[in-house]
Amino acid sequence: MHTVLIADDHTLIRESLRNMLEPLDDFSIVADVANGFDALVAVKKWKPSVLLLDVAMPDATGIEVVVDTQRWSPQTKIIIYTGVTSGAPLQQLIDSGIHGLLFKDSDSAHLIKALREVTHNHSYFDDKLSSVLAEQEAVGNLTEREKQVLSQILAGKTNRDIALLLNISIKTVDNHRTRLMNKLGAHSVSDLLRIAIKTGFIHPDTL
Amino acid sequence: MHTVLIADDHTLIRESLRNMLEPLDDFSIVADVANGFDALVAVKKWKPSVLLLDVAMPDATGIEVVVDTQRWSPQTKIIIYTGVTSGAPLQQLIDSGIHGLLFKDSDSAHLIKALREVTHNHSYFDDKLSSVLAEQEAVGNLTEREKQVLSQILAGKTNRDIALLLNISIKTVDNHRTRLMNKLGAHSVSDLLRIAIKTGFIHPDTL
DNA sequence: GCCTCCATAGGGTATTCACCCTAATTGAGG
DNA sequence: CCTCAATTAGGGTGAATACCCTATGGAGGC
Repeated sequence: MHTVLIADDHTLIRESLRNMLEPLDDFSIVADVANGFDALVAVKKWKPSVLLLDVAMPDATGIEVVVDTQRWSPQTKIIIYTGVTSGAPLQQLIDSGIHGLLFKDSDSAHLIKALREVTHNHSYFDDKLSSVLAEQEAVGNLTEREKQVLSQILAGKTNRDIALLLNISIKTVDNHRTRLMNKLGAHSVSDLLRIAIKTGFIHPDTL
Repeated sequence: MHTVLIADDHTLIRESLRNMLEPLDDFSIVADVANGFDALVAVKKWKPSVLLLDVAMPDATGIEVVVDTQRWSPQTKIIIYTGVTSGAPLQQLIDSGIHGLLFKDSDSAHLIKALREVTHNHSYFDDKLSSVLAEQEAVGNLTEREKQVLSQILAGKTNRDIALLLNISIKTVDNHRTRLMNKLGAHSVSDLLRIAIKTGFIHPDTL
């Protein structure tokens, strides 16, 4: 029998996670908490087999909870459960040595599979993660100039606009544009925007 | 002396709202709550001059809290405080007769101005609201076919792709494209994406 | 010194897009 | 029956973009 601690600041999600896991014979939920501070208290108290952790929570960030959990309860397997698909913060979490990662749009089957994998000392990472991190890396490989041009393309500027803004020739902008689209594997402005949002290059709210 | 009730599920935001308002001589915070249910209980108990309300909360949606507040405490002025800029839900809130609306990226000066305006029986709506609602209306005026074409453009398809998909000629797609861009006042795919996200036509996470 | 990467700029061509126009068909509503 | 909006399709033009290529100057690494 494995023990599970749920940490998510959304009551609705905590409840649906409970509903998913309670029918299972091999897992038992010891507690659910709504913020990072309570999560750490509960980890120290229960030392659960698995910590199901939302990254975005009040009082303590995901990475802080992960580090302290590893210190106080090293046997606890940590599964990150996130709605954010921005690459930058994800890379940090993965480097910190978590055991699994799920995106919030995955179904209960994937969640249960993740739980069983980590309790058997395997890791479980969402299939989408590799593509997110690949795109994250690709954006990181853009040169400064290419990033500047990308920003302007996303802002709806034409090559001529960008050339005037940066005081370079239209053909130079065209070259930067071609190279950055190759690097990102994009074939349209829509592709660029999708990648830019997924990787956290730009934030949807600032559009 | 006016009384203020704060309702927001994020502890951090509640605290920062408190910090903003406590130095003011003409306002006093009677309570802050973290969900819609507690908000209604507090409204009935305190009958505050102003309700500062986040739309996205557990247990009761913003519109429910607004309607019940108007029933149980009609003298209470309601200021909506939202991070969501999607037009559809906003229109419903405005129609329900709230007194003010702020987006979460506005600063404390605007918040204080909104409080003073509504307590003097004026209304206060964020400047961005009009553009959001205008774009919302524009998207609503698109025909079904135009919406289909818009979706495909946003997905990165070319006119040729869309023509094949919908079994119509490229010129027809071109016509739909031209008309929808006119209706939305867009001049680039980036403009389309920005409007589509702002109006809730597509959700950033599904990109 | 040599080599690589970056930014710069241009040639050339094919495709795509933006924006103007007309026009036939269809279906819903007055 | 007539009208209007929507959908369909096309003509035509100019701009913008995608993708191929070469080439030069400078900065940094070895």
